[in-house]
Amino acid sequence: MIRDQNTAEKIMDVAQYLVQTRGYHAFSYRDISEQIGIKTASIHYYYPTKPDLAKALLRRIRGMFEEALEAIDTGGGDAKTRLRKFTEIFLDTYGDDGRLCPFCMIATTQETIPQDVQEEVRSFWRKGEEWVKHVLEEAEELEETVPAESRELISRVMVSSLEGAMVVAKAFNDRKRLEDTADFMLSLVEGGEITT
Amino acid sequence: MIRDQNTAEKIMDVAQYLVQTRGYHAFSYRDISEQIGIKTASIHYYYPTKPDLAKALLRRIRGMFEEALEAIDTGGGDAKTRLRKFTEIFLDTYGDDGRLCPFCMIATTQETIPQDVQEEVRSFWRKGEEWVKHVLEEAEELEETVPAESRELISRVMVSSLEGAMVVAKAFNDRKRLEDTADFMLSLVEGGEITT
DNA sequence: GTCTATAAGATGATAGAC
DNA sequence: GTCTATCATCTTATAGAC
Repeated sequence: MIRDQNTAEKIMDVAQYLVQTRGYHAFSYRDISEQIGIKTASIHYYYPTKPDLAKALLRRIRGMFEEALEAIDTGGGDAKTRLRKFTEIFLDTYGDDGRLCPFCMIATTQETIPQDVQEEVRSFWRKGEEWVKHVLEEAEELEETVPAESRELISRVMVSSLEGAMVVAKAFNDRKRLEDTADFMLSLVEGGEITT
Repeated sequence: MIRDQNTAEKIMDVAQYLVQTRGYHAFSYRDISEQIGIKTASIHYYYPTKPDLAKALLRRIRGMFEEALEAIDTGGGDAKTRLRKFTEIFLDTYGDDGRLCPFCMIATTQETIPQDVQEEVRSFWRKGEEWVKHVLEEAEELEETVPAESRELISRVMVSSLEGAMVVAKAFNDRKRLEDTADFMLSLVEGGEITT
């Protein structure tokens, strides 16, 4: 993890943390400037407007997300293992200090931000859902437990339930709630029987 | 639905809509004042501070929520029917215009608001989870499909997955995503087999 | 109860010097 | 690239008249 190479990335790191813990409208350029020791004008040099900053932020995270998914694919393993690694991305995001999903944070306030930023959110979730669906499709061992008609729905529920679980876990300051939800969703695919 | 009787309620109605569609930090006393034709000072007369307004808002909704649960209990019906009505509370909240859950909205930005407001959020979710768990416990017909050890977990997943589904549905402007998630969660209890 | 007036501070953003 | 200086606006909130 090499970080803080340049100012632009420092800004994004701090902004990302603030988005995840406070939300888009609950942090300011001033908050960022104080934390990294520069003036707000300097932040505007890199990110002229706040939506610019948000968009760059989401793009970066989405890129890291897609890299993580590729790494899972490259790493091999059965569907069970790969899906577990998928849920671990959300657990890692949550971390020890209850960082929520940046896309979820932006989505809750989407009516207040430009279209292109909203599109970043949809792209993220589309990618996650598609990836899960493909894993379900490719896994021969799941043919009986997860019927073809249910795969898209399951992939959607898996993603959105993780998002919801993060928010609730945060409210209760209880990471285990997120872990339990992840385990439950995995159990549906692994051992359970989907009849819908 | 008799509404807008007094100013205090008018304020809460507008504030609730704004919280649900924009988020706590993305609306101001000014927004409210413009929509109902009074000055911001008048709002402060009823709700001295913004957290006061948020707390009153959440208390009211939580009260309505608990009344809705009681109405379901009074109405009778089997577990399947009652749980379906439970999910319909979330669907009704979402409505036609993508209103998110006020508690979810506050939870995402909880680090920026006072403890007593945060507690309102937890109380809401605790109540919902407890209610679902009791329905699962009381339903003899579910004894085999939902083992006792899974009931608490299922009730938690049911609530948090609905919360997450609302956010994602909003991002895609697709109410059906929420409906599908509700159906899926119900199918787990109704016909599926929980093995966790 | 609702208003006017006002305060003190924060906000995103820009111009221009260095 | 980073700074100082400044802007116009918005924000929550209060005091006091009506």
